[in-house]
Amino acid sequence: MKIDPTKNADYSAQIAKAIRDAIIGGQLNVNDRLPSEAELAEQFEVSRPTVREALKRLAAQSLIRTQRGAFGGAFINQISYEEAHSQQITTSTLLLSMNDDSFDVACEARFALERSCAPFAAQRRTADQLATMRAEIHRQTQPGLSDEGWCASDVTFHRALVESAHNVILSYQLTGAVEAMQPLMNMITFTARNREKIISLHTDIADALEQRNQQQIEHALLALSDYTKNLADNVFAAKQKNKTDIDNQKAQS
Amino acid sequence: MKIDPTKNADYSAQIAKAIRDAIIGGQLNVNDRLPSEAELAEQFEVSRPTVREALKRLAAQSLIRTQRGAFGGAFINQISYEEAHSQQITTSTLLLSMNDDSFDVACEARFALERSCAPFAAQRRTADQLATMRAEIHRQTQPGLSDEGWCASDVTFHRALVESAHNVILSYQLTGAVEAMQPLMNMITFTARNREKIISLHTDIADALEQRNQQQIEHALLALSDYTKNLADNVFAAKQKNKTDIDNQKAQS
DNA sequence: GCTTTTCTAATGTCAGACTTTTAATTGTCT
DNA sequence: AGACAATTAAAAGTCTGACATTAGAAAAGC
Repeated sequence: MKIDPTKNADYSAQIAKAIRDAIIGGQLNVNDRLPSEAELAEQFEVSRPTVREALKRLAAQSLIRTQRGAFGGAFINQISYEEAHSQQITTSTLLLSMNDDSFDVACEARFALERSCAPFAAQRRTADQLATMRAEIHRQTQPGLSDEGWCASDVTFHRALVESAHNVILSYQLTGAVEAMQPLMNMITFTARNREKIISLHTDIADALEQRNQQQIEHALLALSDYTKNLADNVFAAKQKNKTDIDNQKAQS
Repeated sequence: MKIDPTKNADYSAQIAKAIRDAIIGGQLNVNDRLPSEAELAEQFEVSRPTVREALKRLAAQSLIRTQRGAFGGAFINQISYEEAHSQQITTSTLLLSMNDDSFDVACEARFALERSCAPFAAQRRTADQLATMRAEIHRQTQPGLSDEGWCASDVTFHRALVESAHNVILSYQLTGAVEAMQPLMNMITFTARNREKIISLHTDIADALEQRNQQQIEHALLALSDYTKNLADNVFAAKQKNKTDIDNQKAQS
């Protein structure tokens, strides 16, 4: 590492890449200390601000952490699931809000991913997780519950289902789906949805989980997926009609 | 936005967070131009290098892109699936290599996720994707194929399976699983694996896909998962035995 | 032996200058 | 008038050198 062929562009990006590759490639290990900024500047033959920009890039990806003071410096960070989660949620949220994929695609993906938890959830769910889900269902029956409260409860419910698979990697991968897509879906469908219908579907899921019946869980998730898709179709159709009406009015005037 | 309560630490991180929140919150939209570095420095009452560090953090997450020259500046970037993919692969790879989760957990998650593609792959796979998978199976039968070549072929095979679900969001979510976990698994199991056995399991998957039989796809994936887990168990057992032998030798001398 | 002080190496921040890039504008020629 | 060339200005990219702040280590004091 350390060599930096003087390409055309952006030293700080090149330096960041060189260090990133060294981390991924295993030349640098967790908790290793990088040379000080001054030393790096000398090695790469650039100024300290340039090195600092490179280090900030790496810090933004949680690849390094920095510590001030004597014997401080930049250290290779052990990425925790928590950090990875929050990064994934950010990326997923932006990806969904910036790319206008059809709602159907997102919905389909979201429930397909959740379905992948079913076999393990059926085997391993604890009484605690089931209780969480029942509690959230109960909260959802409260008439005074705000839309925000409903959405939060919905997320908690699905999170409990995912967690009941007891597989940290699966939980990590599903975080994007549950925490990013679920609020988006709620935002789109909240005008049209029927809380009772959803509560009944949630109850089906909880019942199936209680009986440790994998197929029934998958079936209930599919039903929830279909209902959500349907809901969205209606919302979009209504929007379309509204738009057409306005266009017609304009044409008349 | 723009207000930055003079907390204790790290202006550049605070500024990056403020801008990031504004993007996620929708105050800033795709292709909007941020004020110039000098203006931002004035607004936040910090120096330009500090602003630059903040912007580099955002650039590292692909939230902004910068352009030099007159009428250049920093623009809100539309995150593409490609960028999101590569970020996810980096994070997943590091997460797996730094956190010593049991192989079983990773393996289970990886195949569970792939299984979630099965229903859509069965419905929507194209002749092209099937042909890709057959071609990779054929490549895998070549006796001269190196371990790296095998691994690459393996990834291509599974990628084709995922793509055949024709759901971009699912593809994105699965990228981490296939591109990060698969090589890791190959690295661990390559000493013990039996290529013929895996080829036969790959053939089962391709056959099931050809017949558009969802259950058979899921069944074949499960078999592959079980075989891989078994393989890993043997490798770890052998390692353990080896270690014990060495310890015994040491004890004798 | 324990606490307190001092030292020091590192990051964090700043100011100001210079270089390079790039698009818009202006000017000139046909 | 239109096409091409020169000029200009705005902005990022980079550098130098300085000062502020922090926190661990070593030394001093009890």
